[in-house]
Amino acid sequence: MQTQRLAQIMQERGVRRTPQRLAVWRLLAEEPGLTIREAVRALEPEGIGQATVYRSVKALENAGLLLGFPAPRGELRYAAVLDHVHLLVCERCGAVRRLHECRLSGYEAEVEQKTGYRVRGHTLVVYGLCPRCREGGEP
Amino acid sequence: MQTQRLAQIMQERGVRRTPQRLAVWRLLAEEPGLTIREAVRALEPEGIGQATVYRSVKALENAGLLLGFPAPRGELRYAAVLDHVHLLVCERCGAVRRLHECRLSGYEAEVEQKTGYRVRGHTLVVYGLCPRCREGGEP
DNA sequence: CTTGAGATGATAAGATTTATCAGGTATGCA
DNA sequence: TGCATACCTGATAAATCTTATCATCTCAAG
Repeated sequence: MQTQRLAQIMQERGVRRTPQRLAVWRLLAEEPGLTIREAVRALEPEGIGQATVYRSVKALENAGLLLGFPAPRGELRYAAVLDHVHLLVCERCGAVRRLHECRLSGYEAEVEQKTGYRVRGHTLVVYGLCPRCREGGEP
Repeated sequence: MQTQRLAQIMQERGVRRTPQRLAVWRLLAEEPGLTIREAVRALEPEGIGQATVYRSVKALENAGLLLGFPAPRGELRYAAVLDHVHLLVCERCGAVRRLHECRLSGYEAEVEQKTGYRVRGHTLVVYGLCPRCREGGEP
C-alpha cells in the first residue's frame, strides 16, 4: 500500500501526520480532480471541518503530496501524488490519470542554461479525451 | 505588434473583440502572473466592471489566449499567450517568462498510444528562481 | 509518560465569484 | 454604408468560497 510511503514522506518533510490529513490525501488519491470545495463536501460526513480541509490541502500541497492544476471553468483541481508525475486529464469528464514517466530533465537543464533561472521542478498536464468520452456523442 | 495577430485569432475563433477584452489581454501580456482579482483591481480605474473581467478571462482562456497556472498559496494566476508556450515562473517573486520552444509532440503521440486518450494539448510550467532571486536579494 | 508546538472544529467575519437585468455595441449582411 | 440582432457590459445584489479566531485536543520528540 502507498500509505507506508506516504507516512515516510510526511515524516521526512516534517508534515504532521493526522487522521484528517490522511483522509484528505486518500480522497484525492481515489478521486483525483476534485476542487477543495468538493473535498470539503465529501469529508463533511466524516466530521472533518471545512477549515481543516483547506488547511490540509495547503499543507499537503506544500509538501509535494498534492498537485493542483487548472481545469475548465477556471477551477483549480487537485490530485494526490507521491512522486513527480505528469497528469493526463479528460476535458470532458474530468477523469485524471497519472503518467509516471518524465524525460524532461534534459529540458530543465537547457532552460537553466538559456535563461539563468535556477530550475526546481515542473508541472506538466496533458489534456484530451479519455477513451470513453472519445466515443460518446457531443457534450 | 502582437495586436494584429490577437485580432486575427479572436476573429478565427469567433470571440467577439471588445475594448474590455483587449484591455484584459494586454494587462496580462504586460504583467503576466496576476490573479483575476488583481486584474479586476488594475482595470477598475479604467471603468471596467469586475463581472466583465471575470467573463473576459473565461472567454479568452477558452479561446486559448490566456493560460492559467497554479501558484503558491493555492492561487490561480494567468498569463496572456498567443501561441502554445511553456511558462517559466519564479517561485519567489512570481516573474513569468514564456518559453517558445516545445518538443513534446512526440511525447503526446506516445501518451495517445499508451493510454487510448485523444490528446489535444498540454500545459507545461517550469518553476524555479529567477536570476535576481537566485542571488538572495529580495524580490 | 510528559510536554509543548502545532492541529482541529465551530463559528464569525471577510473576500471572491456569479446572477440578474436594463442598456449598449460589435459583427454579418443587405 | 447602415441595420438588425445576438452578444456583451456595468451595476448591484445574492450566493459561495476562504480565512480568522479561539478554546480544546493531539501528535511526536525525548
